[in-house]
Amino acid sequence: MSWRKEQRRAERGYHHGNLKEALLQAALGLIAEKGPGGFTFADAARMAGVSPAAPYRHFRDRDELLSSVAQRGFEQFEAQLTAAWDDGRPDTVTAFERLGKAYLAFAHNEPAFYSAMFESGLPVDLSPTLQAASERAFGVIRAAAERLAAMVPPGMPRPPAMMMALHFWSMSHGVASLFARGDQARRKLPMSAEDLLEAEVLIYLRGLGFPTDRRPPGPNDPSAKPAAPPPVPPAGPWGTPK
Amino acid sequence: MSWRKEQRRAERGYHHGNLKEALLQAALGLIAEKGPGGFTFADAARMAGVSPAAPYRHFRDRDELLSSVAQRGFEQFEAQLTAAWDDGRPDTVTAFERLGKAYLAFAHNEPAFYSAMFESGLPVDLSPTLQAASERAFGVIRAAAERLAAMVPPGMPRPPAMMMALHFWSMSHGVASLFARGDQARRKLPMSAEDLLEAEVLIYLRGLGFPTDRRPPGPNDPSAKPAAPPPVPPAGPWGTPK
DNA sequence: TGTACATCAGTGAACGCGCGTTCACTGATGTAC
DNA sequence: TGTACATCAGTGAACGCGCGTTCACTGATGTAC
Repeated sequence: MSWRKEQRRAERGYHHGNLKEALLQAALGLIAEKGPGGFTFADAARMAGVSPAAPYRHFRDRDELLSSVAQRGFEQFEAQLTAAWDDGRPDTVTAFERLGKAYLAFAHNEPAFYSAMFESGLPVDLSPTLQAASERAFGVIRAAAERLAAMVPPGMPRPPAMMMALHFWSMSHGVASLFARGDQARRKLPMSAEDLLEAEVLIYLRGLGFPTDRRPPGPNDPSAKPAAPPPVPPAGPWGTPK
Repeated sequence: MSWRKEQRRAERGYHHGNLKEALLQAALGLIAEKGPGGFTFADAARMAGVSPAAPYRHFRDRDELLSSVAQRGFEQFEAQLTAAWDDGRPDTVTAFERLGKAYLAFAHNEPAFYSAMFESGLPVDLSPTLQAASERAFGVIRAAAERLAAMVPPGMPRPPAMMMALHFWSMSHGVASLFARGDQARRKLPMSAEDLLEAEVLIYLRGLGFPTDRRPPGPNDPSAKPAAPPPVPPAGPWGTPK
């Protein structure tokens, strides 16, 4: 018991050097094990090989640690969404689909981050930096929707990009939370979560007038002449476009 | 302090009479206050005005109580969805929209149930009765999708009803979890969650070939001749219909 | 280059607390005859 | 209708435990001169 601690101490010296980081990692591991409600400050300290009083040098309390985990989660989430979006290459719809897959992949590969971010009960506006991180992640989706909105075939009603972004977010979030999460609470599905979401998004896009039986052609969206004529008159359920 | 307990005891006698029920209610209240991770067995006993050992007569442990709450949640959820669906009256699309609103209303009005059901980390297949309750609730959505699938305009690809049900579920769940929940974790929105979901569902339905600029006419779906011709060729992203 | 000192980051012992769980118990209720 | 008894549902005291938090402390590091 104690010799183990002594040894660890001997290895690293009196000062840990990187305790804040180590505590974040420890918390992440504990959340993965027991859920966001089930990890304790003391536990995190123990996992980092440090006395129970040490964390107080870096975090006011358990909540601040939890919210730091969530914040880092949003940062990584944003990075992965940005990479997946890849500025809309090779074409907007393809990149959009990739964005959805990235959402699911995050929920699957990082269940601890995911639950800290979305299911820990933390109010998003707890801290301004947390909120900002969350908004930057959403910003990636928002920007993608912006591009997509600009491509809505002429003659079709053009819903606000913000609304399209929210629609996409809720679809991805719904599928991820119910069927793609990387923990016990995942529900069984007669198909892959990726396929489910892809079909959902494609039907939705078709509802906006995009031809989606196959992807729009070649590189970078030649402002896509739609293959089929607009199916419905231009007054959408969201009211008249401004 | 103690006189209070004495008094309560005097009122109800030695036997509580309805302790199991009282504990469920207490747990529900505590979950609403502190989240599913934050309620304790002892706390529930205290709120029910009973000694800390009493709950063991009715629940093996904390988890069994939590899962009972979730189960009851699914039962009430099912009842409310069933009522909202109202067997597809006055027409399928209208009833479908009402179903979505009921989903959001439940998340908003019953945040404690909602988080016990979806965010407590309980595996759905923890107990067979829990799983069955969850499946009965989903069954309402499934049946509605079944009806909707039968109405897909001729000439349009007909996705499996199961998939449509899952799509609807994930949309509703996404919007509910992010924007309609009745607790602190709800995100702010530039519009109502109801409107957001309604628009989302309508665009989706249009993607399936439904005319949705206004509702299909008349009582009980006269097998709706669509106003507009099928917008896209009949091969959906879900493969060929069987 | 050396020294004194301030600051930083961690220690470890201690505390009060509430939790989950157990135990022998007891009051109330139901039932057989 | 009364009585004896079994069963049920709750008591309350006790336990060991781990948590969050505090405190005076100390070893390591950085810096002014």
